[in-house]
Amino acid sequence: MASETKEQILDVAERLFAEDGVHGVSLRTIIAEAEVNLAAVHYHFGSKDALVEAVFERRVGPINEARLQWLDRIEAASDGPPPVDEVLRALVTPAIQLALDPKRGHTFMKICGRFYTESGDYLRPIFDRLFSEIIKRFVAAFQRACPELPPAEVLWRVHFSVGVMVHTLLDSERLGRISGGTCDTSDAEAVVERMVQFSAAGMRTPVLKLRKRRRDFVDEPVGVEAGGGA
Amino acid sequence: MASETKEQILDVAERLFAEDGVHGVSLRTIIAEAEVNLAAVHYHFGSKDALVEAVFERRVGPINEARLQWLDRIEAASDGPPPVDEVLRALVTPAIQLALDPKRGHTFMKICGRFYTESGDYLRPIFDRLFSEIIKRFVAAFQRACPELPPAEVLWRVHFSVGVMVHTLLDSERLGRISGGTCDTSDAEAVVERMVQFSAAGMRTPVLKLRKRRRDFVDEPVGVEAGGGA
DNA sequence: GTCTATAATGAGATAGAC
DNA sequence: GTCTATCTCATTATAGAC
Repeated sequence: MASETKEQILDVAERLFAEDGVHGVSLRTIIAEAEVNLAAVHYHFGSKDALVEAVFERRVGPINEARLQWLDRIEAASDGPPPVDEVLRALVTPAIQLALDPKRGHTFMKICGRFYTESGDYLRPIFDRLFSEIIKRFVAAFQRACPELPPAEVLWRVHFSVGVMVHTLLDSERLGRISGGTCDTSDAEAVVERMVQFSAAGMRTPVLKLRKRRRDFVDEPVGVEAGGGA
Repeated sequence: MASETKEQILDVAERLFAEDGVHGVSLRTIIAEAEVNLAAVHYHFGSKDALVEAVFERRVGPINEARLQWLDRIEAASDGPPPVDEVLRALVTPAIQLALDPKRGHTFMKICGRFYTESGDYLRPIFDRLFSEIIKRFVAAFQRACPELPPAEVLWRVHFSVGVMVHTLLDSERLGRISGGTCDTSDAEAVVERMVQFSAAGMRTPVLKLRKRRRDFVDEPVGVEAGGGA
């Protein structure tokens, strides 16, 4: 089904998109590294947009399927509401899991993060198609896992947890750099556990009343003129 | 110091970069909306890259200054190590604060998030210049605020907290959409408090031993072939 | 400082031979 | 399915008049 060159294009495109973003990579850069012809891209995919979609869908499709299966397993295994850390694992692990494969390295991590952060523009319809089911299912699961929280609060915290995940997918190599190597970003399972413990603690924390409006908050808003110019 | 057209260019460029990313916006789109001449961009900034840098620096400079001042205040106010939630507020609030200004709306939020997530490529040197001081100071503050944690663990959790912040900056409007309006993303102070409470709980949670390697983790890695094709 | 005009390049897409 | 050659268009950047 999948021709040699088609896979080659997908592999190279994925890697380059991960590095520089979708807009930052031209088809010509891709074909040069993939050592295929420019026309082959249009033959196999039709357009650059369709290639982008194919690149994302190749990864996100299986990952989201695995997430749903994992969630099914959790919900089948427990009578009452599932533990929040288990729901988090179902969400996070399939995405991190691929990184265990040393051949693929961190590439797919970054492409997932890119996909998420760049989906504001023309990628949004694709995103909605690929993720609407996931969002619905997991939001419901988190609502059940956190019955003591108001629904809107759960949404906020899921949002934060997704932020933890996306940022880790997208930008862990910066952490490796900053830490001078003391943070091991290559052990995906350990990464998952750290993320899950962090986010689970956030999900479980009781809702605190907002403090009265702080003086220092509105005191002196940051202005354009405050800093050094260009 | 700042001419009319120069400011106009910066304002429009910021808004468009926030929407579609740096690579997704051309100078022509900018000058069309800003109603200025193309040559004006090169006259005032020299190149598109320099414009990008100017756009980011105009916001990030003052924000990072405010962060450092806030951190100074906290550290001066407490004898021992500063409370971790206070350090988080110092990090998060100046970035969210600008969004209180109804005129600027959420634009600057997104530009900050864009800057962070897109800094993998040619923006990295700019990023390093603007953020190295911030990173150093805040990492040290968090280390002091969490003396019971190993230094590497603190770095991981700071990384996660930054993920919460960046994702909230970049993508809160998606939350508004998904929640059907029940999550109010316009009250910046409330947003900050939610973020701080979530991240502070994550920062404070004790380090758990990693569980023995889970069967379901390595059982069946997600493959390329598992999902539907393009 | 601002503008017109244009240079120089690179982009995505396509036609048509093989 | 693959390739060469080319089209068409948009891009950044610059030269030079005002």
